[in-house]
Amino acid sequence: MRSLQSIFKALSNETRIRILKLISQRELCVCELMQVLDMTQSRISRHVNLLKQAGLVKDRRDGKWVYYSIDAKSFNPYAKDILGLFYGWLNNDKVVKMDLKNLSKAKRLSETNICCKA
Amino acid sequence: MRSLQSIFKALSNETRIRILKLISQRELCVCELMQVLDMTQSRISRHVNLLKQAGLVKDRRDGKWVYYSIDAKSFNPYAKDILGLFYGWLNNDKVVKMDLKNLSKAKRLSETNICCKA
DNA sequence: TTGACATATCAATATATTTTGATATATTAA
DNA sequence: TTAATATATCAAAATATATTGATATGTCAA
Repeated sequence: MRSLQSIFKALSNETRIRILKLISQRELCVCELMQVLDMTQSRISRHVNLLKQAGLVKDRRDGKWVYYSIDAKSFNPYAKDILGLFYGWLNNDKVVKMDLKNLSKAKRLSETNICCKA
Repeated sequence: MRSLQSIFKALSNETRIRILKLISQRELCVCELMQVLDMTQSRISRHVNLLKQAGLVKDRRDGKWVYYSIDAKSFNPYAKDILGLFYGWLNNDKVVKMDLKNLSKAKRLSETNICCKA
Protein backbone atom coordinates (compact mmCIF):
# COMPACT_ATOMS: atom_id res chain seq x y z
CA MET A 1 0.00 0.00 0.00
CA ARG A 2 2.68 2.46 1.06
CA SER A 3 4.81 1.86 -2.03
CA LEU A 4 1.84 2.29 -4.35
CA GLN A 5 0.79 5.42 -2.57
CA SER A 6 4.31 6.84 -2.81
CA ILE A 7 4.17 6.53 -6.60
CA PHE A 8 0.86 8.36 -6.78
CA LYS A 9 2.04 11.02 -4.34
CA ALA A 10 5.19 11.50 -6.37
CA LEU A 11 3.21 12.03 -9.55
CA SER A 12 0.45 14.15 -8.05
CA ASN A 13 2.53 17.26 -8.61
CA GLU A 14 2.91 18.94 -11.99
CA THR A 15 6.58 19.81 -11.50
CA ARG A 16 7.42 16.20 -10.80
CA ILE A 17 5.46 14.96 -13.79
CA ARG A 18 7.43 17.39 -15.96
CA ILE A 19 10.71 16.27 -14.40
CA LEU A 20 9.91 12.59 -14.95
CA LYS A 21 8.96 13.29 -18.55
CA LEU A 22 12.28 15.07 -19.09
CA ILE A 23 14.30 12.36 -17.39
CA SER A 24 12.56 9.73 -19.48
CA GLN A 25 14.27 11.33 -22.49
CA ARG A 26 17.76 10.87 -21.12
CA GLU A 27 19.91 11.04 -18.03
CA LEU A 28 19.84 14.57 -16.62
CA CYS A 29 21.53 16.55 -13.87
CA VAL A 30 19.78 18.95 -11.53
CA CYS A 31 21.32 21.96 -13.26
CA GLU A 32 19.87 20.96 -16.62
CA LEU A 33 16.43 20.63 -15.06
CA MET A 34 16.90 24.07 -13.48
CA GLN A 35 17.43 25.59 -16.91
CA VAL A 36 14.51 23.85 -18.57
CA LEU A 37 12.02 24.41 -15.79
CA ASP A 38 13.38 27.77 -14.66
CA MET A 39 13.17 26.82 -11.01
CA THR A 40 15.57 27.11 -8.11
CA GLN A 41 18.14 24.45 -7.37
CA SER A 42 16.70 23.51 -4.00
CA ARG A 43 13.25 23.17 -5.47
CA ILE A 44 14.39 20.83 -8.25
CA SER A 45 16.58 18.84 -5.89
CA ARG A 46 13.69 18.23 -3.52
CA HIS A 47 11.31 17.12 -6.27
CA VAL A 48 13.83 14.84 -7.90
CA ASN A 49 14.48 13.30 -4.51
CA LEU A 50 10.78 12.52 -4.06
CA LEU A 51 10.78 10.76 -7.43
CA LYS A 52 13.83 8.83 -6.29
CA GLN A 53 12.23 7.80 -3.00
CA ALA A 54 9.22 6.53 -4.88
CA GLY A 55 11.55 4.36 -6.96
CA LEU A 56 10.80 6.09 -10.23
CA VAL A 57 14.28 7.47 -10.81
CA LYS A 58 17.78 6.55 -9.71
CA ASP A 59 20.90 8.65 -9.41
CA ARG A 60 24.54 8.28 -10.29
CA ARG A 61 27.35 10.58 -9.29
CA ASP A 62 29.99 11.59 -11.83
CA GLY A 63 32.39 14.02 -10.25
CA LYS A 64 30.54 17.14 -9.22
CA TRP A 65 27.46 16.10 -11.09
CA VAL A 66 24.68 13.81 -10.04
CA TYR A 67 22.76 12.34 -12.95
CA TYR A 68 19.19 11.19 -12.65
CA SER A 69 17.60 8.60 -14.87
CA ILE A 70 14.59 6.29 -15.01
CA ASP A 71 14.94 3.38 -12.62
CA ALA A 72 13.92 0.46 -14.80
CA LYS A 73 14.97 -2.02 -12.10
CA SER A 74 13.20 -0.24 -9.29
CA PHE A 75 12.76 -1.73 -5.85
CA ASN A 76 9.17 -0.60 -6.17
CA PRO A 77 7.16 -3.09 -8.24
CA TYR A 78 4.48 -0.49 -8.99
CA ALA A 79 7.09 1.82 -10.50
CA LYS A 80 7.58 -0.54 -13.42
CA ASP A 81 3.85 -0.69 -14.13
CA ILE A 82 3.49 3.07 -14.07
CA LEU A 83 6.66 3.77 -16.04
CA GLY A 84 5.46 1.37 -18.72
CA LEU A 85 2.44 3.59 -19.27
CA PHE A 86 4.18 6.87 -18.62
CA TYR A 87 6.20 6.82 -21.84
CA GLY A 88 2.99 6.92 -23.83
CA TRP A 89 1.47 9.73 -21.81
CA LEU A 90 1.56 13.50 -22.37
CA ASN A 91 3.44 13.35 -25.64
CA ASN A 92 1.11 15.93 -27.11
CA ASP A 93 0.94 18.07 -24.01
CA LYS A 94 1.75 21.71 -24.62
CA VAL A 95 3.90 22.19 -21.53
CA VAL A 96 5.76 18.92 -22.02
CA LYS A 97 6.50 19.75 -25.65
CA MET A 98 7.93 23.11 -24.66
CA ASP A 99 10.04 21.47 -21.96
CA LEU A 100 11.51 19.03 -24.44
CA LYS A 101 12.29 21.88 -26.79
CA ASN A 102 14.04 23.74 -24.01
CA LEU A 103 15.90 20.60 -23.04
CA SER A 104 17.65 20.52 -26.41
CA LYS A 105 19.01 24.00 -25.71
CA ALA A 106 20.08 23.16 -22.19
CA LYS A 107 22.01 20.22 -23.55
CA ARG A 108 24.80 22.32 -25.04
CA LEU A 109 25.57 24.01 -21.76
CA SER A 110 26.01 20.78 -19.86
CA GLU A 111 28.29 19.39 -22.53
CA THR A 112 30.79 22.19 -22.07
CA ASN A 113 30.42 21.79 -18.31
CA ILE A 114 29.24 25.36 -17.95
CA CYS A 115 26.20 24.18 -16.18
CA CYS A 116 25.10 26.30 -13.31
CA LYS A 117 25.93 29.89 -12.69
CA ALA A 118 24.27 30.34 -9.32
CA MET B 1 -1.70 17.31 -17.90
CA ARG B 2 -4.49 18.32 -15.57
CA SER B 3 -6.48 15.13 -16.17
CA LEU B 4 -3.45 12.94 -15.56
CA GLN B 5 -2.58 14.85 -12.44
CA SER B 6 -6.14 14.52 -11.13
CA ILE B 7 -5.84 10.74 -11.32
CA PHE B 8 -2.61 10.74 -9.36
CA LYS B 9 -3.97 13.22 -6.83
CA ALA B 10 -7.06 11.09 -6.40
CA LEU B 11 -4.99 8.01 -5.69
CA SER B 12 -2.36 9.67 -3.53
CA ASN B 13 -4.55 9.13 -0.49
CA GLU B 14 -4.87 5.80 1.30
CA THR B 15 -8.58 6.18 2.02
CA ARG B 16 -9.32 6.74 -1.65
CA ILE B 17 -7.19 3.78 -2.71
CA ARG B 18 -9.17 1.62 -0.28
CA ILE B 19 -12.46 3.02 -1.57
CA LEU B 20 -11.50 2.38 -5.19
CA LYS B 21 -10.44 -1.15 -4.35
CA LEU B 22 -13.80 -1.77 -2.68
CA ILE B 23 -15.78 -0.23 -5.51
CA SER B 24 -13.85 -2.34 -8.01
CA GLN B 25 -15.49 -5.37 -6.37
CA ARG B 26 -19.02 -4.18 -7.02
CA GLU B 27 -21.30 -1.16 -7.01
CA LEU B 28 -21.42 0.37 -3.54
CA CYS B 29 -23.30 3.11 -1.73
CA VAL B 30 -21.72 5.57 0.68
CA CYS B 31 -23.32 3.88 3.67
CA GLU B 32 -21.68 0.56 2.84
CA LEU B 33 -18.31 2.26 2.59
CA MET B 34 -18.97 3.92 5.96
CA GLN B 35 -19.42 0.52 7.57
CA VAL B 36 -16.38 -1.06 5.99
CA LEU B 37 -14.02 1.83 6.55
CA ASP B 38 -15.55 3.00 9.82
CA MET B 39 -15.46 6.63 8.78
CA THR B 40 -17.98 9.45 8.89
CA GLN B 41 -20.47 9.99 6.10
CA SER B 42 -19.13 13.39 5.11
CA ARG B 43 -15.61 12.05 4.93
CA ILE B 44 -16.55 9.16 2.65
CA SER B 45 -18.74 11.36 0.51
CA ARG B 46 -15.95 13.81 -0.08
CA HIS B 47 -13.40 11.14 -1.02
CA VAL B 48 -15.77 9.34 -3.33
CA ASN B 49 -16.49 12.66 -5.00
CA LEU B 50 -12.79 13.23 -5.67
CA LEU B 51 -12.59 9.80 -7.31
CA LYS B 52 -15.60 10.75 -9.39
CA GLN B 53 -14.10 14.07 -10.48
CA ALA B 54 -10.95 12.27 -11.57
CA GLY B 55 -13.11 10.04 -13.76
CA LEU B 56 -12.31 6.85 -11.89
CA VAL B 57 -15.82 6.18 -10.61
CA LYS B 58 -19.31 7.10 -11.71
CA ASP B 59 -22.53 7.33 -9.72
CA ARG B 60 -26.12 6.30 -10.19
CA ARG B 61 -29.05 7.24 -8.02
CA ASP B 62 -31.60 4.61 -7.05
CA GLY B 63 -34.16 6.13 -4.74
CA LYS B 64 -32.51 7.35 -1.60
CA TRP B 65 -29.30 5.58 -2.47
CA VAL B 66 -26.48 6.70 -4.69
CA TYR B 67 -24.38 3.84 -5.98
CA TYR B 68 -20.78 4.27 -7.02
CA SER B 69 -19.02 2.02 -9.49
CA ILE B 70 -15.92 1.93 -11.67
CA ASP B 71 -16.25 4.22 -14.67
CA ALA B 72 -15.04 1.99 -17.50
CA LYS B 73 -16.08 4.56 -20.09
CA SER B 74 -14.50 7.48 -18.32
CA PHE B 75 -14.14 10.89 -19.94
CA ASN B 76 -10.59 10.74 -18.65
CA PRO B 77 -8.40 8.67 -20.99
CA TYR B 78 -5.81 8.11 -18.28
CA ALA B 79 -8.44 6.58 -16.02
CA LYS B 80 -8.73 3.57 -18.30
CA ASP B 81 -4.98 3.00 -18.28
CA ILE B 82 -4.77 3.20 -14.51
CA LEU B 83 -7.88 1.13 -13.87
CA GLY B 84 -6.49 -1.57 -16.13
CA LEU B 85 -3.54 -1.95 -13.78
CA PHE B 86 -5.42 -1.25 -10.59
CA TYR B 87 -7.33 -4.55 -10.61
CA GLY B 88 -4.05 -6.40 -10.33
CA TRP B 89 -2.71 -4.25 -7.53
CA LEU B 90 -2.92 -4.68 -3.74
CA ASN B 91 -4.67 -8.02 -3.85
CA ASN B 92 -2.38 -9.31 -1.14
CA ASP B 93 -2.41 -6.14 0.90
CA LYS B 94 -3.33 -6.68 4.54
CA VAL B 95 -5.61 -3.64 4.82
CA VAL B 96 -7.34 -4.33 1.51
CA LYS B 97 -7.96 -7.96 2.43
CA MET B 98 -9.54 -6.90 5.71
CA ASP B 99 -11.68 -4.34 3.90
CA LEU B 100 -12.97 -6.96 1.49
CA LYS B 101 -13.75 -9.25 4.39
CA ASN B 102 -15.69 -6.49 6.10
CA LEU B 103 -17.47 -5.70 2.86
CA SER B 104 -19.04 -9.12 2.82
CA LYS B 105 -20.57 -8.41 6.22
CA ALA B 106 -21.77 -4.96 5.23
CA LYS B 107 -23.50 -6.48 2.25
CA ARG B 108 -26.34 -8.02 4.25
CA LEU B 109 -27.30 -4.73 5.82
CA SER B 110 -27.69 -2.94 2.52
CA GLU B 111 -29.79 -5.75 1.11
CA THR B 112 -32.37 -5.35 3.83
CA ASN B 113 -32.20 -1.60 3.36
CA ILE B 114 -31.10 -1.11 6.93
CA CYS B 115 -28.14 0.83 5.81
CA CYS B 116 -27.25 3.79 7.90
CA LYS B 117 -28.21 4.50 11.44
CA ALA B 118 -26.81 7.99 11.80
C1' DT C 1 -47.55 17.43 4.30
C1' DT C 2 -44.45 15.55 7.61
C1' DG C 3 -40.79 12.62 9.23
C1' DA C 4 -37.10 9.57 8.31
C1' DC C 5 -33.16 8.44 5.85
C1' DA C 6 -29.11 8.77 2.35
C1' DT C 7 -26.10 11.83 0.62
C1' DA C 8 -23.92 16.42 -0.31
C1' DT C 9 -21.96 20.63 1.02
C1' DC C 10 -20.10 24.14 4.03
C1' DA C 11 -17.16 26.55 7.41
C1' DA C 12 -13.73 25.94 10.72
C1' DT C 13 -9.84 23.55 12.20
C1' DA C 14 -6.11 20.29 11.74
C1' DT C 15 -2.58 18.37 9.04
C1' DA C 16 0.48 17.88 5.05
C1' DT C 17 3.00 19.63 1.18
C1' DT C 18 5.53 23.17 -1.32
C1' DT C 19 8.48 27.03 -1.76
C1' DT C 20 12.12 30.04 -0.41
C1' DG C 21 16.46 31.48 1.22
C1' DA C 22 20.26 30.14 3.95
C1' DT C 23 23.59 26.89 4.99
C1' DA C 24 25.92 22.27 4.60
C1' DT C 25 28.33 18.64 1.96
C1' DA C 26 30.99 16.74 -1.82
C1' DT C 27 34.10 17.13 -5.63
C1' DT C 28 37.49 19.31 -8.40
C1' DA C 29 41.13 22.35 -9.73
C1' DA C 30 44.34 25.98 -8.71
C1' DT D 1 44.77 24.43 1.44
C1' DT D 2 41.54 27.46 -0.74
C1' DA D 3 38.09 28.72 -4.07
C1' DA D 4 34.63 27.36 -7.14
C1' DT D 5 30.88 24.49 -8.51
C1' DA D 6 26.95 21.02 -8.06
C1' DT D 7 23.90 19.24 -5.09
C1' DA D 8 21.54 18.37 -0.56
C1' DT D 9 19.28 19.74 3.51
C1' DC D 10 17.07 22.71 6.81
C1' DA D 11 13.84 26.00 9.03
C1' DA D 12 10.28 29.19 8.20
C1' DA D 13 6.51 30.82 5.57
C1' DA D 14 3.03 29.98 2.09
C1' DT D 15 -0.25 27.00 0.18
C1' DA D 16 -3.07 22.88 -0.28
C1' DT D 17 -5.58 19.01 1.51
C1' DA D 18 -8.16 16.44 5.07
C1' DT D 19 -11.29 16.05 8.90
C1' DT D 20 -15.13 17.32 11.70
C1' DG D 21 -19.60 18.75 12.94
C1' DA D 22 -23.46 21.28 11.37
C1' DT D 23 -26.65 22.11 7.93
C1' DA D 24 -28.77 21.49 3.22
C1' DT D 25 -30.79 18.65 -0.48
C1' DG D 26 -33.30 14.89 -2.42
C1' DT D 27 -36.26 10.79 -1.99
C1' DC D 28 -39.65 7.97 -0.04
C1' DA D 29 -43.46 6.43 2.80
C1' DA D 30 -46.91 7.37 6.19
